[in-house]
Amino acid sequence: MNTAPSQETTPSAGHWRSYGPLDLHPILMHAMRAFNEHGYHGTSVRDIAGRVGVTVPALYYHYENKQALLATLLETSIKDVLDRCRAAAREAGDDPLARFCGMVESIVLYMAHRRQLAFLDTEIRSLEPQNRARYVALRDYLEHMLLDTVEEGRAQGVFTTPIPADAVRSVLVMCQGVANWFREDGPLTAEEVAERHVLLSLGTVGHPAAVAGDVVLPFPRRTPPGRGAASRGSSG
Amino acid sequence: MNTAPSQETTPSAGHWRSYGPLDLHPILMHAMRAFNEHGYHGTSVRDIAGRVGVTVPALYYHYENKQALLATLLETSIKDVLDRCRAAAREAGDDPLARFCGMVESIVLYMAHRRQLAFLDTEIRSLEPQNRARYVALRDYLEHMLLDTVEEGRAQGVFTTPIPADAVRSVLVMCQGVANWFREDGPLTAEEVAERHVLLSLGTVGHPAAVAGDVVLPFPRRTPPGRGAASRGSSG
DNA sequence: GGGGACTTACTGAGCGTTCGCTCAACGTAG
DNA sequence: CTACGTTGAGCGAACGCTCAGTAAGTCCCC
Repeated sequence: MNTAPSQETTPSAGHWRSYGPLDLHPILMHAMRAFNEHGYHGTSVRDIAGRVGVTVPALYYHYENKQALLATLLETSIKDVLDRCRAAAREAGDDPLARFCGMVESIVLYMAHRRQLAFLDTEIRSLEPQNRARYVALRDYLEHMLLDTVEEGRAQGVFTTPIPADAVRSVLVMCQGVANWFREDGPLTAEEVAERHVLLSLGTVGHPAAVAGDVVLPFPRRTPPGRGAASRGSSG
Repeated sequence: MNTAPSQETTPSAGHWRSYGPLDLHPILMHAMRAFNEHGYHGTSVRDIAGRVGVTVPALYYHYENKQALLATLLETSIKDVLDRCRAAAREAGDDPLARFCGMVESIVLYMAHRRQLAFLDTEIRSLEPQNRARYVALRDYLEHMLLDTVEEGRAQGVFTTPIPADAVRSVLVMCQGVANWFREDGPLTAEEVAERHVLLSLGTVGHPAAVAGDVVLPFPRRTPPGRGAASRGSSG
């Protein structure tokens, strides 16, 4: 019944760091904004239609119902972050430290660059059971990917946390948290936030160099490490 | 118009670790549960009234409107966690490490023991501006308390993180996250979760002993540190 | 290349239901 | 007799969703 929703251009080999403008079907775009402002139940179908500039039935022509809008948005989002995280892990190769850093960086970059999509994570409660199950399965898969990496690093002695599962959950929670407070016009760029969260995450999983204060990120940086906001530009 | 909402028994000197059964006005109790299940906008006044076992006007006799229910719940919650955190900090004295550990422990204990109240934090968006402003101010105050402690610890060389503000935000996010996944009948007690999060938080702020793997918590523990679930009992 | 068949994208009107909230009236305890 | 706590009935508005209908485009057959 529905036309296929326009998909995020999937990041192929090595492009998990690059973000263009968000390309969503106008209906999804405005639904996302409305859900962000008022939540799923706080948003009326009429409101979304009004934002798009069409009538209510036009929405129902493209999407089965209000629930399908949320489900499509959330699934698009989790699949994108999962693809990017997998790409980052692949690029990092076998070294658990590099892989951990790459995965955390990719997740935080997503949370910052796709804040409005990532923020919808708070609306899983409003998903009908089967939609929620599919979403949660994908999120669990991401968690397992990261946990495998941390446990491998622990076996190699590069991470010292005695509670890797708790550490990974905490790391993911604090990455997801970025979507709650990050602002494009804030003092830090997405890339700076990602770099900082790599450092914080390393501390959480117990990587000695992170605590010694002289960690060297084992992957190329986009910008020099100067922590100020001097390098900010509205064009980038 | 309203009767005073029944307040949580405030934890006076040294009792910030003790939690009795949650004592709330029945209307608030059922509103809390409904908001947890369906969110603020997803919950109808009729649903709350039905759970309480009264009619709709009876609700409006006790509380001005639906918004007042949420605002009261959230304010009760943040004030309780703030009181307990302050008590923990006071009890810990001047040592930044002990104070940090106590504050994190108190916050996590709250998130676990008062999960349903703490979970409502996701509903701040549904607060009217002035209610939200009051809530956010209290939350910011908590963050500043923790940040002051971390910065003092940094000055003394006990915490090594170069980004204390980011570290504190991350710590609070991961503490708050406990309310999202903790279950009373899960594998860990609230006390065990708190202990683990103290350890994780120490890593996040860069406390060397936490990463070396031989941290000693500078405050008395309730239970032996055995990490298994052997000591669990459904009675408490 | 003209014309019927079909598809796409959309509209105005309105269905039945539920929403937050209110009012006048009532029993009961002190 | 009064104040408290509650009730049945119901207000106007908004809710998600659906219907029949239509303009415009695409397709293929002859």
